[in-house]
Amino acid sequence: MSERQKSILDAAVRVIARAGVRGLRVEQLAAEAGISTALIYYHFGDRAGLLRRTLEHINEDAAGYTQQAAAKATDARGELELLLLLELQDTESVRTNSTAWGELRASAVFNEDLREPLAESTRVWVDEVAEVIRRAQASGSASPLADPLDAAERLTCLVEGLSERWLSGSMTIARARKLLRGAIAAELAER
Amino acid sequence: MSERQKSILDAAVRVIARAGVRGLRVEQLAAEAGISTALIYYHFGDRAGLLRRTLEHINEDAAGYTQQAAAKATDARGELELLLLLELQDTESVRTNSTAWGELRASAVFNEDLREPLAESTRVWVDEVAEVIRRAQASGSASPLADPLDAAERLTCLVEGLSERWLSGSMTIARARKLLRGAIAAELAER
DNA sequence: GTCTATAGGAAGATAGAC
DNA sequence: GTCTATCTTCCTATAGAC
Repeated sequence: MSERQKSILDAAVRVIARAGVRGLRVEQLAAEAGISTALIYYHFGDRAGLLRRTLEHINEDAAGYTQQAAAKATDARGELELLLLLELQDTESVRTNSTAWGELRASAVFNEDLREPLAESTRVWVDEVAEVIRRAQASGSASPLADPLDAAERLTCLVEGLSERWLSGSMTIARARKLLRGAIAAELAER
Repeated sequence: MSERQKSILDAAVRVIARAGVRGLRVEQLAAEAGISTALIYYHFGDRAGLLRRTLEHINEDAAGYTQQAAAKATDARGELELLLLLELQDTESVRTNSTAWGELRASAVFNEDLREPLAESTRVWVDEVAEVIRRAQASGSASPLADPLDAAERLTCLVEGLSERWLSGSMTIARARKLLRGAIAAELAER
């Protein structure tokens, strides 16, 4: 992939975060990237092709940033909190990525093409979280009775739900973070 | 509201469930409702007004159907399960409503106009669930230590997250239901 | 209240020069 | 590879008759 293509995809993520997949206009993207619309068609064929490639691009970004969380944590349980709370921060980059991710998921409901790559990225994320939960169990900071995969799937789903409520203005970011911390405690507690 | 308006709004929910908010074409809606596009503008002013009214319409439907759940349950805890699992069923009407609800939430991220009514409907739903949790606590079928509002907000968020994964093809409905049952148990358990 | 017909404009996509 | 210019299609919205 050329540098030009990368810069177009970066611009596409910004435009999607600002206006949604629904609001992405090829002309607007061209302006954001500082090029002509014709060049976008030259590189990506049509609007659908552009979207597909943009979504792959978002996934690659996301994979990069979960690894940063792992590096900062001191124990497995702390790593779990960091990993999940990472998605609920009011910074430009998190907002941009979460918005784009939410748009991707919402679009997949109506667009067959997006479903498989989305399911795959979801699976990767869930597995990562499950693995951290297993480590927390092994180190004694989490109940060994919980099923790691079930817990991981519930927690990541909850993160998506909280994120959507936050981005759609139904909940503050502080409240979303508080609720998520509570859920992590509940999932890992003895019962 | 006239019968005609109701029938247009019903048709709008169906079209949104099939094609999304972005995919809703006034002409397509007119065909679905068996009328002309002009009549839609006559009744709702413009496309945005139509969307706003459709959102309200979906909320009214949803309110109606939570009351059915209340009627069937034998105790507060059972009522909670019915109330939440109601949203995760593979029937046409649930699918239609959930899809439309997800679309409206996703659209609200970019559309100021939809935010306030959406937040209000969310609040109503969360309060209802919180109230059922309080009753479950009072009857001894749920731990009195859990904060009902926190639990209600987490559970309803989880329902939205699970529903989106299901509708976007990242999870089966059976798995979504299983995970939700587990979450209810976790939220209500002593810890 | 409801229709037919259409204005008017936005957005996707392409032709052809450089 | 990249641009300018433009074609075409599609869609919202309205005018005006009934």
